[in-house]
Amino acid sequence: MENNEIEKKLESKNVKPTAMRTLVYKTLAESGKALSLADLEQRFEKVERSTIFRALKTFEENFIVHPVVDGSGSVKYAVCDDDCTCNIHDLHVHFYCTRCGRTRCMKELPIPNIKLPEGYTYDNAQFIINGVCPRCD
Amino acid sequence: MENNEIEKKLESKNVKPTAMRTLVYKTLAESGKALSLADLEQRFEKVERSTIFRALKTFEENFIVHPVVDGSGSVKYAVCDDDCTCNIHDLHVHFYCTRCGRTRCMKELPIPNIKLPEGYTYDNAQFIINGVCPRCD
DNA sequence: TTAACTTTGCAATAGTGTTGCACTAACTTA
DNA sequence: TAAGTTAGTGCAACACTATTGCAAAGTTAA
Ligand SMILES: [Mn+2]
Ligand SMILES: [Mn+2]
Ligand SMILES: [Zn+2]
Ligand SMILES: [Zn+2]
Repeated sequence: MENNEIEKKLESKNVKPTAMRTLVYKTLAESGKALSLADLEQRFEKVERSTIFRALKTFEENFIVHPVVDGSGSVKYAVCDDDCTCNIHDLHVHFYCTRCGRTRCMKELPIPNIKLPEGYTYDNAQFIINGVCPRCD
Repeated sequence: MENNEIEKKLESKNVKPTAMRTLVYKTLAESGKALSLADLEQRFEKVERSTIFRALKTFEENFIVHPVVDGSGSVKYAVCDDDCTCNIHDLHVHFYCTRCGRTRCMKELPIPNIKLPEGYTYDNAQFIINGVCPRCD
């Protein structure tokens, strides 16, 4: 993914595309999976953890990435689709491979509709499937 | 729940019912919701964190409790049904209230069946719904 | 060029989860 | 029962994740 493409993308979400942010976004997008703060940190030794952390938070607030809580012990982040607003209709299943630890967006699998008991309302959900991915099989 | 009931229960799962374990189990069962290590720790000042931790691990290994990763930052634990073996058929949805932080088993809502793409196999899942509970509404 | 604002780096801190080790309680068996 | 063995507990230390205050550096606008 081209840098100026990324810059346009970030700007379209009202986030100023600094060098660090562009780098973080690019890494996430190209990895094709969800990455944790630690994952990102070790992909570029140079950059400060807190800088990456704040980039991720900014992205999250602006629907540029979404967090995935896969039970691995650290929250991971994956890039959102262009039109995502991280509401209940944009949510999808995530797959966590217990062998390799990779976490993947299953965008083809939207989170099924759930009818909750009276009195409950919801606006978000996480559906994580744990198993073995084709790579590790 | 009576202590000797709990003791029988633990024994039936091949766990020796020590005083600490009985206390931890009782607390979980009576709370009616999922509790974290920290939650338990503060309910009885006296008992060591590591003791509770190890009780929970023992319970988990023996299908006495199941972990719930609700995104709150700490793993919570809830008591299993008698016949639970924590396999895919015993799994159910959990509800996390973003107001009060309570996490509840929705045993009436089994995790829906998901058809994964070719090559993926799974044996576990977590389905967490985030919203507002009747109490907080 | 100065002033105002934003981003980054660094260091410190809180919180969760986990383990080694020594002590004690419980159980086993001669 | 007494000695030997195993299991459980408490304490302290530690690893790792997440988060923040603050000062330095960079950016923008007047
Ligand atoms: Mn995703
Ligand atoms: Mn449950
Ligand atoms: Zn894998
Ligand atoms: Zn609530």
